[in-house]
Amino acid sequence: MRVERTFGHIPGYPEGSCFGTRAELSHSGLHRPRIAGISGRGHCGANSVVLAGGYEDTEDCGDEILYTGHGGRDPETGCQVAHQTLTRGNLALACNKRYGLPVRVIRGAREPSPYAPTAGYRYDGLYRVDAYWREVGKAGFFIWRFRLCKIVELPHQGSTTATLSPPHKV
DNA sequence: TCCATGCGCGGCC
DNA sequence: GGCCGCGCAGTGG
Repeated sequence: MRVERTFGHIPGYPEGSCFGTRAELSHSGLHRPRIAGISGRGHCGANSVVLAGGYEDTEDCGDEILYTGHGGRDPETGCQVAHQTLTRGNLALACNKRYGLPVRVIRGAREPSPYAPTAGYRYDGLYRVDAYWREVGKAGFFIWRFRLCKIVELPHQGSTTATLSPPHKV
């Protein structure tokens, strides 16, 4: 299947759109992977990410998110048992920063955050990867951390200072 | 090929 | 009835 690298909003699914399960979320096109939290591959950039409480080091401050990269977890316990590497989805997010690509953010009810929905999953708009770095996580292993900042889109107050260009087709 | 931030069912409180 | 924990399925990057 030919997969277009669609960054930015998905027509028909505005910010605030809610979904019951990952399958529905996948069908919408907002976030195709049915399990993985990062949608994207290495050098192509990441289309979207999901916050669902999977990684303890993630911090959600609403318009700013410290998102944890994937990898290094024990598949059974979900605990960090190894260092994360800058590959796969982590590398994709790094490319978002490098090329200024927006990433869709979806919050799930499992995320321990006041900004998380009470049930299911909710599309919370576009963020940009402001920075990323490696640090030691709570479990004592290196993790990759990405600072996501919400892209504020002015409704239609003329073409005033839109600090971040709304992502059209790339 | 391998990896990934689910989901449902059953048991216990 | 609701919460929690275990076990398994299965698609896309």
